Amino acid sequence: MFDVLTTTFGALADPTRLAIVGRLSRGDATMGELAEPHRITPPAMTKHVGVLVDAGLVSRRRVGRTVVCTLRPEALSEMERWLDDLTAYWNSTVDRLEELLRGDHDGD
Amino acid sequence: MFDVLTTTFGALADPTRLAIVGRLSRGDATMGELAEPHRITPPAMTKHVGVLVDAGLVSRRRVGRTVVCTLRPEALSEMERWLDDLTAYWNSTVDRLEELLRGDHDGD
DNA sequence: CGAACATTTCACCAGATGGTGAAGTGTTTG
DNA sequence: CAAACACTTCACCATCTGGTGAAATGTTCG
Repeated sequence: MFDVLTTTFGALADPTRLAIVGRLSRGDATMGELAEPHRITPPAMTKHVGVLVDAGLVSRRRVGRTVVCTLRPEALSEMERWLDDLTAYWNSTVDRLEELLRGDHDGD
Repeated sequence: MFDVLTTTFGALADPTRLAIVGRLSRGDATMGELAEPHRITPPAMTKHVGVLVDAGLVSRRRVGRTVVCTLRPEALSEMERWLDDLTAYWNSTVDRLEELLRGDHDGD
């Protein structure tokens, strides 16, 4: 039921991958460029980007002998919708509570 | 640097915990009430809620012989800010691209 | 073609995570 | 006080995860 959502959250639950997404939001980058700011070996970077690709957050394409990564922020829409639903419910509850307090408050 | 963010994402990267948060957004609940819809033992539920508490998403308090959990959606604000920043950058990039295409397109 | 380069695949390891049953803690209640 | 209840803590296990070095793959270039 929450499958796609947990995959997205899982993909973002790592500082290296969060940094990758941040970097890609400023423009495409090759594996090498993505790895450069992190003390990490090529295989580790391949794995991290693989997780992001599996989550639908990033796409990869070969360009010459490099591999260029692109952000696909559409994959975040499910997450945004979930957040909106959650906070919507929350806000309506807060409103209801305030109403209640106006009508019947007995200090703290 | 992304410490709080990765903790939040990590806490939400599990279907059981996502369901707990969903349930709590509709109102407080005891451990037993939270466990009821999931085929899960009490110790497992204690662990899951512990993860959410550590991430600041939930607070726990003893009430009689039960433990009542409350959602603390303020803990999601960092995440919302990150999402907004990301999509803001993305949207501005899309705008710039569209401008570029208007001025200098050479088909595909 | 062969060397250099960019990345991936493979085999492996240490530690985190999600789960369990059994025993312990704190709280009503007969 | 003892039994029942609602959880938590503990010890443990299987699996997942992030990391590595070594070897393989695909691509450009002399």
